[in-house]
Amino acid sequence: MSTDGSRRRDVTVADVAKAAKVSKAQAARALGNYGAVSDDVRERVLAAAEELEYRPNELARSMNTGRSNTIGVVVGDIENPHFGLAMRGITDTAKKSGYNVILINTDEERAAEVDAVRVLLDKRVDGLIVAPASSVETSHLQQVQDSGRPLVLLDRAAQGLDAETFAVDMGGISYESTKYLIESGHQRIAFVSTLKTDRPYEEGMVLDSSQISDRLEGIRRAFKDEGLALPADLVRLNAGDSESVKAITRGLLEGPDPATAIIASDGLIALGVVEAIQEAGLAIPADVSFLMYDDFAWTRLTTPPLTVIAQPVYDMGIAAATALIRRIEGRKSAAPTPELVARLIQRGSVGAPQRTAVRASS
Amino acid sequence: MSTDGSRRRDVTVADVAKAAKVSKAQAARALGNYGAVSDDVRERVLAAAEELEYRPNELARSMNTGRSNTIGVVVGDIENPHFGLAMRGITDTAKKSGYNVILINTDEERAAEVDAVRVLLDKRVDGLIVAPASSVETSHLQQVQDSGRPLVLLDRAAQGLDAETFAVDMGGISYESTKYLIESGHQRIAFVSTLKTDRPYEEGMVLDSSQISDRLEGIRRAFKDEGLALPADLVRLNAGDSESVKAITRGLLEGPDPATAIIASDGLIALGVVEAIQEAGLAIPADVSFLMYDDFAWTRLTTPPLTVIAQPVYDMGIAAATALIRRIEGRKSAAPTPELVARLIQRGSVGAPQRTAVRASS
DNA sequence: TTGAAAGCGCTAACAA
DNA sequence: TTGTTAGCGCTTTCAA
Repeated sequence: MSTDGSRRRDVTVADVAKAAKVSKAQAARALGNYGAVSDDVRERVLAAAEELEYRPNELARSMNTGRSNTIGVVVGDIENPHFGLAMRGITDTAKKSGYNVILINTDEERAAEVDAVRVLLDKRVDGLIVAPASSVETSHLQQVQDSGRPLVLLDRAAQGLDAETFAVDMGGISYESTKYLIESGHQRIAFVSTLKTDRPYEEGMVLDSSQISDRLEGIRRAFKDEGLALPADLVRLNAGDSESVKAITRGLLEGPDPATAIIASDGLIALGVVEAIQEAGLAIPADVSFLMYDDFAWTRLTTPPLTVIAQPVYDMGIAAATALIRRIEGRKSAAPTPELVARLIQRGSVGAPQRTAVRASS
Repeated sequence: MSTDGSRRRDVTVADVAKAAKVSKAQAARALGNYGAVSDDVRERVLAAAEELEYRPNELARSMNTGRSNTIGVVVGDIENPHFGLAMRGITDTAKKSGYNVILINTDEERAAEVDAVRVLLDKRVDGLIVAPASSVETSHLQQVQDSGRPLVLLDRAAQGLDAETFAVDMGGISYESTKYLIESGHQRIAFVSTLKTDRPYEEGMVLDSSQISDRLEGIRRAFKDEGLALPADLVRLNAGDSESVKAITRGLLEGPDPATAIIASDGLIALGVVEAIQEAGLAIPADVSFLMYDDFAWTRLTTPPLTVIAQPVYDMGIAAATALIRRIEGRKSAAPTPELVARLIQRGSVGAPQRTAVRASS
């Protein structure tokens, strides 16, 4: 009934207590649903609360319980549907257990991530889920662990941290899919990723991302099985916006010994690569084969539909949130962590190369 | 240096004050950067804080400042790249002004939205951005206004609320694009949307979503300009998952007087519609024309590339967050709100219908 | 510029 | 089952 526009002082337990003619403590107990309260008191308090439109101040509550019922999530790019889906898994799970989610986007910048983690800790979140921008520089994550607050990793691993990590086995699926490409007759297989490095890729280079390291390792193993070496000249990192991806793709397709197959490291890369291929007037898979990570719905719409590596991203989100909440609440692992396996889905974008690949001399 | 794994008691201003040999108040002032503090004291306090690895408790801070530096965002589906992009705009803007974002997903359920809003209010967020699931039932949003906390609407309007709304003029762009379809020779134009209703669409029906109402109104106007009526039998609401969209699409394409053009209300719908068209062995635009809302990158990859209605979603996010923060900080409108206009991008999915549309008799 | 002390709105001993 | 009384960690009077 009190629709007086102005920002009136919030009504507190004290107000409710007075209205219900009970002590503050009793009112708080009835309102907070704890302790012992007689039916009579409970009723009066609840009625008064309703009447006064009382709303608990969760900040105050958190202050003395030490629990905020909030978890922090730090990802590189929420605009990327990959994380969008994972986020959905996280929020769905969190909501079920009564948790809220504070989301921070880092743009894959480590500095932003360090900041994000600090802010969330200061806000006293009950736990953190982070998709680390770097798998190597992890001191800020170490600090989270030191603070005693539960931490769980999503999508990527981090060195020297014994945090639970929810990601698929990239090495395995990468090996499998490269094998498939090789068996289809390819040897000039390119790999394009956004991973930022200070210099072009070369054999044996230490990478900042466990994901990419593992994938390259898988590719390398597949080649090795055939007695071949990974074509390092076709590994292209530092792909940024759409234009740079397209430029890289054009570069891959030109020259005396072009790539006959391209693996796109994520959906954004894929968009640029496919567009560049189309713009170059080349056909998939007749002129060049294509394989990408993440099974987005649109990959079935192109002509031909694209062969993809499906990752259970939504499930990863669920698993990460479930594990985190379990740790927060101090429960033991109930169900064993579900397997998070990636699958190669063969559609139409991989075929035999037109001309047999020439063994590169260098 | 204190890397003792266990969750040690947090260090507080009191601890820092003691270490720096000053009063709690002075320590707090130095740490919180307010009030008057001598250089000497500031130095000692900061040094002590560093030494003890002091971190402020933002909850406590928020408690007595009444500001949490947090804004709440309520959307229907974060998995949808439409909202993913808007979210990006919001978080980017929030971060610049020192705000964090609590995200709640409602799955487009009003009950969940009511809940979400309440939770955020209880958590004492400084302001709210919501994309209302319903443009009609808005009492919970009215309550936000009553509470005095700033509220801004995203993507959709809400009746009887004088909250600033950041959305494109759907009526205009819908009119324009329908006009384009009609001029291309279409009269059997279908419209497919997820909007949930309790019965099939019929002329004059009151819809829960301002977006959809406005779009249908635009379509209706375009038809009226030609002295024609909107083909109400081709307006299909309640499209849910991919399968239901495909079933609806098949229905649209069958029968004696099938649709010759289909407008997909969002990206998810579009995926199902296009897939169903392809599965039916029909060609776009030879057999059926296609138009969709949102210019996702993948729409350029299909054959033919799809004609779309581009919405400045990222900018909408920025504008909403900017306006909200302005209101929170009580500043006057600095720059006038930028225009948020949608554009029709003609690509290859609209053409002339094969056979002239027969005027439907019923 | 400083410090003592009083809150913010709640929960949590402790007695009664 | 109730009420009283301390806090939680910070900000904010108010005097000094």
